[in-house]
Amino acid sequence: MPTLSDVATEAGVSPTAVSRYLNNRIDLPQATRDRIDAAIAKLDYRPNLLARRLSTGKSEAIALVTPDIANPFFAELAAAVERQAHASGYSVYITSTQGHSEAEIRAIRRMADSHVDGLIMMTNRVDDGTLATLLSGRRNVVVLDEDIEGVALPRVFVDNDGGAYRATHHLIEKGHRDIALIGGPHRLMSVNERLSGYSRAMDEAGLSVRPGWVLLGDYTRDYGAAAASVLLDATEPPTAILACSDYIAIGVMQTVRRLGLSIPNDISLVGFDDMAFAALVDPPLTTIRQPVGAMGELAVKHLLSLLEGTPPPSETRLPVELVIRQSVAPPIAKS
Amino acid sequence: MPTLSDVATEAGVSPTAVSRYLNNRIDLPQATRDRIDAAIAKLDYRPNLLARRLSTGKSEAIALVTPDIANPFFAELAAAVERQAHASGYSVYITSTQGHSEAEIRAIRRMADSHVDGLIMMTNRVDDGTLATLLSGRRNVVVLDEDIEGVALPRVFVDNDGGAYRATHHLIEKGHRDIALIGGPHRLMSVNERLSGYSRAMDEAGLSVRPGWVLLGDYTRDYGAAAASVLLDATEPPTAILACSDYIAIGVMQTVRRLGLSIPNDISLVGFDDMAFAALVDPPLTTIRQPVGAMGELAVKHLLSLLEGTPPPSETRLPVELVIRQSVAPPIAKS
DNA sequence: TTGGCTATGTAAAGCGCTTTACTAGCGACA
DNA sequence: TGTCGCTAGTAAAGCGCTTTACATAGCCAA
Repeated sequence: MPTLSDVATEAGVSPTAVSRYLNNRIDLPQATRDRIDAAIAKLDYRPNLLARRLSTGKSEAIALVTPDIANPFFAELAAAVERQAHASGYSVYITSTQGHSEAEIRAIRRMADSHVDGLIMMTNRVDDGTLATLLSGRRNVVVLDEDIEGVALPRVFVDNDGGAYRATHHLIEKGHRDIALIGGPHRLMSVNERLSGYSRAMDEAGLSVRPGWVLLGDYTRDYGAAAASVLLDATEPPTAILACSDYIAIGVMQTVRRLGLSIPNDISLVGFDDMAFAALVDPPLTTIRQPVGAMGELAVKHLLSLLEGTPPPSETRLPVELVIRQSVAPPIAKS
Repeated sequence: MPTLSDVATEAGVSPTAVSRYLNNRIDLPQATRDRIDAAIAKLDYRPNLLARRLSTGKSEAIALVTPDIANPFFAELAAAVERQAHASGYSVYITSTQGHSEAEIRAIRRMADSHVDGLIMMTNRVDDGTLATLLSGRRNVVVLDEDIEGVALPRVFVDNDGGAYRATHHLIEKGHRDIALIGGPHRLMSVNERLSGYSRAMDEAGLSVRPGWVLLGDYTRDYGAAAASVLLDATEPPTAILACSDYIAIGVMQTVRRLGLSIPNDISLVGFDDMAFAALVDPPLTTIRQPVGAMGELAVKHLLSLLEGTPPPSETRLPVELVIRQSVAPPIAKS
């Protein structure tokens, strides 16, 4: 690999001149510029980014920490982040932690080790304080999608409360009064907020939230299936379920099918996320759409302005949208 | 950030000693070791990887170039690669190219610029020779999933031919004789091979492949929908369709529904890939499962042995599997 | 003729680490 | 007593780049 010095020798100037020329830090006469350009072309020189980074301390790259890249929601988010970052001339390194705390820590460490200029952090766990202490005080991190409590970093979230409110309201409008909620992990911000939106809608309609009808566990298909079993095996099952993620909704569908029931005739179902498959399942799922593209874009924009020293808003809430498909119908009249 | 020298000063030894100690290149008496360890702990020292890389030329990291991280197939592959690489102590940097040639080139350049030790390369395009020349001669690249022609690198593929053969055979067994194929881009390796498996199965059964029943375009839902329209609007439509990807199959389903027909009653359908949603659609899709986990693992293993100087097999074919669900039934008897 | 200014560069240090020599001191052995 | 070999290190160069501070030549004005 040719180095800067090789180019300098070839062009008959000093390495300094070449370096400064390449970084637009010097005005050279046309003749010299031509000689340098020719030398670069001849040797097929490309600067060693490692060396440049070591020297400047900047990397023109950001890291994206995601809990599970195989999850379409995070995968789409990652794609959006890449798009936006590239548009701004930054590279993105994606890391997938599988929700393991040590993997998250390792990723943060790597960033701190000046690999990258900044970090977009996503997690799907309730932090026990480890992440918070590791991240506190950093001026180059943006938190996306799910909160890390107790840390003063710019955050980009969606309107979880409003989404759940709208979903619940939609069910109520259709005539449902017996509405259950299946959510993700207890104490996770998105879960709390979706639960509160649900409760608010119920309250406003004068409906009571039955304790046994709020099931909190995991944002997974398996948990959705299990929770639906509990709900539907009861003597007085709900007529509608608000699933706090499309994964959960899929699990619910499985159970409903297993019990020989049908959606939306026997039970109505609303999801959350609008993952790509939501439109493809049977029946197509009515769900709350998260603006994945905008989330990714905004996270990058905020991170970059953070890096430039202009603090972005400390918290941004993106609106969600109710996408009506075919998993909701009026309840069967009670016998 | 504390440096190696800081640690050395603190411990009362030379930087050399600390460096060699940290890299197990020296035997020190317990007392010295303790002093160094204490200094490291006290200063919360962590080595600057950038500097180490610059110095050693090694990075303990590999890159994964994927066409589209938002595609569940590639996302799962990426997850598998990460898992295996981490198990071997390597970091993974994922880049998503969106099928753009320049993005692929940029990614390769970045790797070549000694960012990472090696590269797992995936593409979804037919290379025009650019990638081939860029990659030729490299001893640290493995090609995964789809071929890049004219370049002598270790390759990890699945048995595309066998998969299509088995899918077609399954349809024939069920009584179908009028079987169409909808495939991805013309000239792409996987497409060629799947087409050949299909043709072979048809031949062996004494069935003819009608030219108008082989539609090659894109591995997308839109193309699947469009191709299905062409097929089903004809006066003599096929009774079964082999879709060369699950995305295509989804498109076919859309069209079938739009025409007021039903799967598998009016038309049978087999997909390819077994993406996560294949089991969730209506009806659950019979498809060919690709061993995504094994593909990712093997690619990493081969890359690492390449890096160690032991050349892996030049080409590995992984077996695929027919997953029978509910999108295939015997054809309706012709009137 | 001198002084100063501009144009056109260059020398050298430094980023934080690794690695290849090399050495001081000590005990043992012939 | 000399020297061999071992222990416990160290000095210094180098990875490829950036950057600060300085240098030289030419030219013009006073």
